[in-house]
Amino acid sequence: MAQPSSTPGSKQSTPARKRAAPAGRPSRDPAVVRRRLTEAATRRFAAAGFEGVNSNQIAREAGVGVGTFYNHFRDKHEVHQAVVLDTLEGLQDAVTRAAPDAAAPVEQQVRALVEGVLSFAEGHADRFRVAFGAEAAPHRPPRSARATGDVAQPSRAQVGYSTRATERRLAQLRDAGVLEPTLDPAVAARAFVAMQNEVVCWWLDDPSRATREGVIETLVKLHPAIAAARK
Amino acid sequence: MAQPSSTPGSKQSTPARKRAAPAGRPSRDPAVVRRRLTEAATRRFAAAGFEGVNSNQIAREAGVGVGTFYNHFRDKHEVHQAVVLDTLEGLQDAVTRAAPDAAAPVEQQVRALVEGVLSFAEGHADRFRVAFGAEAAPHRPPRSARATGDVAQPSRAQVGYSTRATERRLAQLRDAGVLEPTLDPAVAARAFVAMQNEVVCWWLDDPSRATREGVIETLVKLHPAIAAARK
Amino acid sequence: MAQPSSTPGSKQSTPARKRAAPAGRPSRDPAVVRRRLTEAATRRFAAAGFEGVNSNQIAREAGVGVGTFYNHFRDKHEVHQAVVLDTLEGLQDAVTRAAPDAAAPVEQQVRALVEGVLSFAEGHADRFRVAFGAEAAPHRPPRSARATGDVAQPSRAQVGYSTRATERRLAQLRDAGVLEPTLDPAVAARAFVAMQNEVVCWWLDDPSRATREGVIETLVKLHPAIAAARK
Amino acid sequence: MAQPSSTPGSKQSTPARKRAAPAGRPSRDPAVVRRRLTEAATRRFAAAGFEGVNSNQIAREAGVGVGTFYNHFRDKHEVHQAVVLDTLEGLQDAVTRAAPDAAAPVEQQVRALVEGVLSFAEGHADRFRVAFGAEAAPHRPPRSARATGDVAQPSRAQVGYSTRATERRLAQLRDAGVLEPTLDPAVAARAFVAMQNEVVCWWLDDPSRATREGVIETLVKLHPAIAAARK
DNA sequence: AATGAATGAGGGTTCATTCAT
DNA sequence: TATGAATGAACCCTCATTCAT
Repeated sequence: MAQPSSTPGSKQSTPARKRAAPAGRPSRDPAVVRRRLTEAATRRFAAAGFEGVNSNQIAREAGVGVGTFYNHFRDKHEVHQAVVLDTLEGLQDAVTRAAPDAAAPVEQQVRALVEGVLSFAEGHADRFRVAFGAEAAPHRPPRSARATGDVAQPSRAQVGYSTRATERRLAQLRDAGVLEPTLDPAVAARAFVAMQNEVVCWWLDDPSRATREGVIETLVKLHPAIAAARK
Repeated sequence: MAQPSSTPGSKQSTPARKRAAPAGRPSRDPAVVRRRLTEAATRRFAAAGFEGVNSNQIAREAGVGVGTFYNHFRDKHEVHQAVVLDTLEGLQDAVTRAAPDAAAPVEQQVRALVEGVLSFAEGHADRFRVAFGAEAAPHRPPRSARATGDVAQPSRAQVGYSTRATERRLAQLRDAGVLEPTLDPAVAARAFVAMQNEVVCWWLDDPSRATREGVIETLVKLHPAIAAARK
Repeated sequence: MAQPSSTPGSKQSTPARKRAAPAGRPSRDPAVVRRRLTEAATRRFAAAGFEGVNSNQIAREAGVGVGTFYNHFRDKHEVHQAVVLDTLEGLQDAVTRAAPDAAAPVEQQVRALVEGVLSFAEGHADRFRVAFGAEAAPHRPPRSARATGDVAQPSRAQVGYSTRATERRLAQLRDAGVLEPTLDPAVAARAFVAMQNEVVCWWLDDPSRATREGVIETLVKLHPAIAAARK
Repeated sequence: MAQPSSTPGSKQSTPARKRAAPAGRPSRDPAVVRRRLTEAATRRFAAAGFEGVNSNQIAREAGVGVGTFYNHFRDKHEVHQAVVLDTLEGLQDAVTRAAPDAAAPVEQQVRALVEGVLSFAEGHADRFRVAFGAEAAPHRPPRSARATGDVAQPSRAQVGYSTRATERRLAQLRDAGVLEPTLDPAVAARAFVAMQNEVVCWWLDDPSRATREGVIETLVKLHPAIAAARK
């Protein structure tokens, strides 16, 4: 939600019938306020991590009162979840859109994937950091929520999910005899997702660390489907 | 899960002249107390993450008073640092000892490295988790320390350190024409360290997820020196 | 705990070995601090009711920091419980001590009981108010505690308990044919306890409302064992 | 549990000219909205006590917006007052209607009174609980109101009011030489009202605790006019 | 050196009430 | 008049750290 541009005419086009806020701040449109909160949270979480941020800061950064924050999210965990979920979804879309013909050579598919992820990350650096950065650690939900057990799985689990697809694809390739049979798809998938997330976050933090192409080429070369291809 | 006997003549060798107190508990030897604190901290950090633990818990788990904790460490960050540093050191030792002749074929060297890391992790699961697990996130030092800027760099930087050696080795190999020239050593090193840490932590959490050999084989195959070897 | 004198040489006699606090405030003796907190809480609860008081106020009134309050009690409910329980216990003692020979005529026993309760209430007005006043309403325990269900029964239940003895005694008397058979012991017991508590609290609030004797005489006359005695 | 039909021509008779809105919900009639709010508040207060309920809940339960709540009542205390006052009034009516000829024997009058109160309570359990239950505690008016002193007396005072009549009647009887002269009418009145309220609430909470007749018989026997009648 | 009670800033969350629509 | 989003003071409680013993 933080970085605009990429997704074209999204929500900011408050339909004429909604009376664009009178140029001033308080915007009566709940969706707008919620977006402002999510964006503020994204920025703060990206900068300071879940524990390094408090609800007052988020509210202040969003330009609203604390109470308003709690009108939109049950608690701090919920915003975090929202950011992570949004990001996962956005990433999924980006990757899907970037995917070439399924019949294309494997390397081309892998490169498209990596390129897709990187592009998304460039356009949504903060969201990417929140979802996949070092701070995307499992958070202890508040005692109350913990008791009722109704908090969604923490971000790591979500990451695990995106691992699944990779794992399946690798298993197919291995079974098709294209990959080294000693490669464990589950391990390899986990490995790739971890390296990709880490490398991308690291590079975003200081893009002078490597060229964009270097990042892509290297990740492609290390992708199990390429790295462990049978010679 | 604390530090067993693998690292030989380390601290546990309480010099004979300072025999543990009669019944065993109150141990007057500062080094022993410190070790007990470090171990307690390791267990707690591994289980609950930096933010999920408080100094009283650590002290209680170590069987000493809170005050004693602060006699041995300036603050909570310091114990954490100590655990991380110890682990890095131990890991370095383990890897060094496991390394074969420098003239051995690359794959053998890589396998020895991976095997060395995995063995260390198995013997020091909690320490490994603290140093490399998801919770090993950068911690916000307390406001006071932040102001004076005199807290050591957070764990991530330490991880970066262990990346350095890998990076240099890869650069050599690439310059020697053994690796694909498009591979960026810095990126590749980062990628490998990330995948290795993540995979090992993930596997330690539930060893039924893969066989030991599967983990090793797969990491070896994905190591840049193997994966990006020129065909 | 508020009103001294009655219980003779109780806790305030800090044994010489404990080093009487250096005349100053901070008293290192936990029992003393806890007593100060309980007393402060008693005063505040008596004056403003459970919901009308906050932990900071209690701590301030006790002359300690908030943290100290929470070092001694898990939460606000716990102090309240402590006050109520202490009071019930004290009342029980007082009544027991005041009870005449079991062979004495019923009226004498009843009078001794009422007189005992009233004396206790006079000596411990605030505690009595907290335990039996209008504010002694069931309090919603904090969400966390509610989940784990480990909060003791709220004061009302405690009141119910003291009702039990009365009920048993009335049942005996009725079965012995001394009381009107249409009298329901459970109802009567409940009724008597309620009237006694209410009347005493009301009278304590403004002793000019009735003479001490008037209160006692009237309560005795209305006690089921007297009021419903068979003519 | 809200107010059913027992009290005849009261408010529910929305004048024909103001028919409830077509489908039934949004009702434009202020009196209807207010009634819905009062009823909702009654249910919530009865269930959770004054402090256990918040204005949003009342509004939601009434099916209106929070704003509407504040259009009808100055604040939360005002609805509570309204419920209590309504109840007192209704109870007064009920009792008056049930009262037999003033020349009837005292016991018959007392029984009619008790029976009247009990019947009213059965028909308006929630209102009775709100007005007389344990939760009917004095509420701390909001700071602002407290300063200006313009909030009506809390419920207890109201209860005191209904005590007045009893007190006068008892004084008459005593002066007429029918009652023991040592009985203090003020104390006795207070005692009776308290016991009656408590017993009725207790019985309503679980009617299996006693038979309806048992409750009535016992309360009658314990009424000062009977209990303290001169033999 | 060891102890553990004391401390209070800070954080998460609630809720009575307001006010623009 | 009805609405419900917005507000922020207030409250409960935690925990890193200190310090008297």
